[in-house]
Amino acid sequence: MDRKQLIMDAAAQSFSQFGYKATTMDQVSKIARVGKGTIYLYFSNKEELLQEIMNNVVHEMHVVALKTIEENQSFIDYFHEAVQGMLKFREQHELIIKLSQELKDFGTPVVYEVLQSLEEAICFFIEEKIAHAIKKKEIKDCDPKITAFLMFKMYINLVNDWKVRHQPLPKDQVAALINLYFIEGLAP
Amino acid sequence: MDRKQLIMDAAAQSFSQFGYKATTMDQVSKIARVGKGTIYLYFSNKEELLQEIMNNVVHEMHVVALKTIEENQSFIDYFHEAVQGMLKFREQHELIIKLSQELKDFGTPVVYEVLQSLEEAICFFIEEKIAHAIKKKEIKDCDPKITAFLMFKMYINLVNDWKVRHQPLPKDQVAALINLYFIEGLAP
DNA sequence: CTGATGACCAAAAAAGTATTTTAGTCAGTT
DNA sequence: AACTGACTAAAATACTTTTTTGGTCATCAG
Repeated sequence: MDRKQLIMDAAAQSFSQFGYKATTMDQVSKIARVGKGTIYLYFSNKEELLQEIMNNVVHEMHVVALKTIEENQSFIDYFHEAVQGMLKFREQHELIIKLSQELKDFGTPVVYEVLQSLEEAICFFIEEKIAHAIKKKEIKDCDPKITAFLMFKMYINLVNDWKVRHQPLPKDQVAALINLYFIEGLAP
Repeated sequence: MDRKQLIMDAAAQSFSQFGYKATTMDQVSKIARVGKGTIYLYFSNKEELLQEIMNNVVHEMHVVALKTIEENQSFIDYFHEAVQGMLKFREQHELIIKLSQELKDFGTPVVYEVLQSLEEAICFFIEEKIAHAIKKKEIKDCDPKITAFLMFKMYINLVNDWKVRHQPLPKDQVAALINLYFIEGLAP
């Protein structure tokens, strides 16, 4: 049995349920049925434990996104599907929801860093796809980094920020809106 | 001398310099050279004092934006100029910067409410202009409320959020980007 | 009489202190 | 050699005391 993975699973479960700062190393060791010292054989500290879990999350997202690519030739179709996939993934991942909540409530610096680098990883992935789409002339020439950043942010705006003051938007409408504003543009 | 305005000016100065919660009513009365009780002849409490100041801010923004409209016929030109104006205005207004900082640092509920309603006021104004542009067929048919919301958010994303991890974007580039993504679209 | 005031007060915030919890270590066990 | 959990310093939390502050109102100046 891979003890490192065992510990990561236990920690991920506790982080998801209670958040980062409310999870103690004792609790993780209890859940993993492992001595507390054992954790420190694989992770140098609590922060690194969370970071490695998040690396896994990024990796899984990458896999989901890549699978979507294979099924769609054009960038626009792909983009549509990929973000739907990411939204679904995000919903499933209680961990990310919990961490976002904790960042808002307590501003835990470690959580800030970790979510920031998740965002960066997602943006970087989108960036590559955009650069590719530009080369293939599927979309206009534009700065891939800024474009990726704005696409990501627009999703967050529609999915998270809009519902602060309005009815949440259904997923397919979100995708339709992104397409309208980003791809087609408002020029008549 | 208008005592109400005197108090509002004093309060605005202190809020800008120290933020909402670090400003005491004693301090406001000192700056306004007025007895503390006098403040309560015009404002029922500290929160209302801030709210009325913010109402002024919204009103001034409105004036700036309306002046821009007169000078530009088409929505697209207008939009360009109007947001440039708003960015400039926002920069000048130390108050808004300070309040945003305070919201991030302490999450003061009053400040949250006040900034939220500033955002709403701006969005509502943009919404009217968009509805008008749609009627005139200057832009495609779209939901004016969502469109206004996204335009506003995109500006915030470009001006505030981008610089968290990258070089700040110059104002004219921000305007050019909004135009590229929002009006023209990425479709080739 | 009226608009203005600042001493006053309850309530909240801050500072200070005691107590508990916890991240990380390491001597000892298996 | 891999693992453990009692141990500790440091941090978080709970509790107490002190200070500050939003808001009131009896009094005052004009």
